Amino acid sequence: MSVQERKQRERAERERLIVATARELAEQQGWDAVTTRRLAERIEYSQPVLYSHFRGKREIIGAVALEGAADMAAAVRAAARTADGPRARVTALARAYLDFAARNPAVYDAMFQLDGGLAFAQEDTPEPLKDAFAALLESLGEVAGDGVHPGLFTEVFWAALHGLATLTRAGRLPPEETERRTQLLVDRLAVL
Amino acid sequence: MSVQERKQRERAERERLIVATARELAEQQGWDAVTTRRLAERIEYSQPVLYSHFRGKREIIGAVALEGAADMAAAVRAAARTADGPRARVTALARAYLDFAARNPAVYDAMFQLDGGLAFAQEDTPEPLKDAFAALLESLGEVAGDGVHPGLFTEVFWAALHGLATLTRAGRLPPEETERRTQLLVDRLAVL
DNA sequence: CTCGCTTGTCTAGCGGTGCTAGGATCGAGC
DNA sequence: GCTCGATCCTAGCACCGCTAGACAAGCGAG
Repeated sequence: MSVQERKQRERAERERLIVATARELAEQQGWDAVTTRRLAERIEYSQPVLYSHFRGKREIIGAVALEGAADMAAAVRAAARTADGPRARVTALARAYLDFAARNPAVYDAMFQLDGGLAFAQEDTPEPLKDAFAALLESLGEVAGDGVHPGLFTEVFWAALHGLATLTRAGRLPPEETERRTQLLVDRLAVL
Repeated sequence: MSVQERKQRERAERERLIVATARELAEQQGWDAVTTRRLAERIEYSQPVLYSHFRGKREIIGAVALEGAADMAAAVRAAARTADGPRARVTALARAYLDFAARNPAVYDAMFQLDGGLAFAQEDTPEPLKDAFAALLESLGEVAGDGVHPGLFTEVFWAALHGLATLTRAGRLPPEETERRTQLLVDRLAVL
């Protein structure tokens, strides 16, 4: 059995390599540059090898998105942990979210902009996505206000953050004012 | 001169045909289906004709986006006009915005999701885009609240709407609750 | 230790993409 | 009626995602 185990380990290792390389390449040169040929060359295997791990390019994007969701959940929780009180927590969360999107644009695209073939807000939603939402809910739920469903409030707050993140990164909103916009959002939406 | 004028007219007419066909095709089958070959076939010309009007596919997307921006500005203004009082106006505006995004997904993508090579929030931003933002500002500026810059407030409100629109359409948010989310957003963000 | 077979990988290629060079055609102006 | 320039199309380039089929490596059985 040891031989098979080793092979399985190597296979899993190579799969991680593919995802990490795709993420790196996308972050360096944008997702347009992530072609199956270039990706195969970087991992020093031929193209068809990719298809023995993933059904297609879409699934590779999906894998990067899941990895990114886990990272984002961790970043948001870490930020919330360092803050005292609901208001500071929400502010820290918002900053962490926007910061993550700004620093990892390709990963953020994989999560929300591109088609990674992932299901959302459904039963078969992958665990990392549900957990990322849960990370938001933990801090945002406590400022939803009376009579407002915490989940619904989190959705709205999240949507606002998502809008700010994408519009800023697309050059639709000048980035200098990000902090003021964040403050306004927290001041108005959160019930403190 | 009459001959040249006729030719110019026909050329302009054909350009409109290209943009309208691209929009129609995108709305029917998604932007992935809008290839230069299919587009050329639909307008009953050969591919290179497209390139005598536009620098490339990106510019065609940009043209659809500009057309969409004008439509959206009109839709938003029309909705705001029918409502009495600031609060009703803002609610109507929000509904009209989300409705436009839901009813014209391909156009909305051209405006905000895809790369149409358009500049935003800059001097050389095309007029229709500036005007669409102005249409939002007209109704939203009056509920910004004291001491809050109307432009900044509009940016935040717009970002929230954009987030709701994209996340909903991408299946990230269940569409049944759209109205409740809209209400929450208006209640909290607008100062009435 | 050798042989056969499974497993894994690669080469080569398909149909499609955006885009363009260069030749054919057509019609305006003399 | 002829010339010549504007206009358009045919053909093709390099690249894309994806896959069939040839080939080699390494395992287990005899």
